[in-house]
Amino acid sequence: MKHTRAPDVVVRRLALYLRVLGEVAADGVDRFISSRELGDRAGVSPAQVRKDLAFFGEFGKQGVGYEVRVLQQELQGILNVDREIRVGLAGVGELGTALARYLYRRFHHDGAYAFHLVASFDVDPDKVGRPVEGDIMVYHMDELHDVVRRLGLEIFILAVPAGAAQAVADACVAAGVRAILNFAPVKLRVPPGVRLHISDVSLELQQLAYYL
Amino acid sequence: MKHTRAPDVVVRRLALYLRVLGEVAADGVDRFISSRELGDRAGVSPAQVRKDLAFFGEFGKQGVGYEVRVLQQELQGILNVDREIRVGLAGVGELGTALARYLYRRFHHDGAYAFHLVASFDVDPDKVGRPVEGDIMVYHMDELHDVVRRLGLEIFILAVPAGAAQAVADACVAAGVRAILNFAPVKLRVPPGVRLHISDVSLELQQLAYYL
DNA sequence: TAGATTGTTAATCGATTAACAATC
DNA sequence: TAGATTGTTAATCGATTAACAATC
Repeated sequence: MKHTRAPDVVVRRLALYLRVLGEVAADGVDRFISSRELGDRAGVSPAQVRKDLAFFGEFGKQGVGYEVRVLQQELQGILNVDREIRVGLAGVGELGTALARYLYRRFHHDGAYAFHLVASFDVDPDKVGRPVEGDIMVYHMDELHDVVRRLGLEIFILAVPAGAAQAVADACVAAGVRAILNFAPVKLRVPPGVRLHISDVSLELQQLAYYL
Repeated sequence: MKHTRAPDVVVRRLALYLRVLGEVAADGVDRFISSRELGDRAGVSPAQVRKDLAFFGEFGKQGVGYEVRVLQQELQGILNVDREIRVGLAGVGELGTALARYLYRRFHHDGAYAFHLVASFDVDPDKVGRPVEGDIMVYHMDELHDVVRRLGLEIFILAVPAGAAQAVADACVAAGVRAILNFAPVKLRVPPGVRLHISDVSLELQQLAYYL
């Protein structure tokens, strides 16, 4: 399907393009979009758009552009988001709860597609056994391995305290999780083959401070 | 002070180095760290570490490495985080509240240095006028311009609904804010000179899905 | 001194931009 | 057809890695 693995920057922009296409498609009317317009809306050059897409195939018509719906579906296929992806959440603190509610509201009505948060985990006995939101049950962290296997969780979101993050990540990896989004302010180590993204407010603020 | 503006990737890694140095310094004992150890801990090559630092000056001793405390202070100076930086938060929903509490707990006891969340903003009359956490008051969004000026807010965190984000960003920019961290799932437009970072869970999940 | 590690230059690698023939 | 825009190649730009003299 993919010949070579695409560079990370390309994958990031693909997700951006997909968002733009969603906005354009929401305007109604099937229509075409040029690499110029797509680029303008996504904040990249037209050449960059064409180059990125060319990495995966030919999706446009010369002189016309790209059919919005078609390109949308192609990109969804490439990014693997044309199916249900089951997501787990570790850490049902304030941030974890906020994330759970956000994800639930954003994706749960999208039917069989995209991201479904289906389980969350914590060590607090007061939280375990009751739903964090909707039908998203909170399991004890000890059950992580079993639940990952039983429910087929593929991506994990980590919203646990910094001190616990590495242990939880290790447990996820041991259970077969291959992608982790880490909100804890620590550098985690994962084996090759496991994809780790970070979302770290303090790190972002420090970077921003440089430009003041 | 800075000759040329450093590339974004370098700035990102600088923040990473700073975190590592903090961890090492917390171990106690003043000591030296080599580009190899710093690199290992930060997940980059030793050559990269030296190249990044060389961008700003000479901070090491041949045959020995870098004095942890010294390098820490140098990097804090370079990143501008050796002073109080006043942060505003727009949007006191679930995510906003979680972020406010996190920032308050993480930084408020750090005295005069680093990031201080000093004001938050919302349009909900039930939220306006009462603190979101500690002494962080919630102001009405209409007061944003005045409060930014009065309290000297430099960085803004946006945790408002997608539909409101661009208007709030515009208001921040008009008030003189020069750095924004956006949590809303929309592409924002800001004028040159204003630095915009995004933290977007859906976008991250879509990228992660590619690697499944 | 001997060993280690920096700062820096040169070589490599990869990503972005420019340009244009192909073609809808 | 004439105009527009793609897909792709070549040129440019920038970032990473390798290597090593300088030196603590």
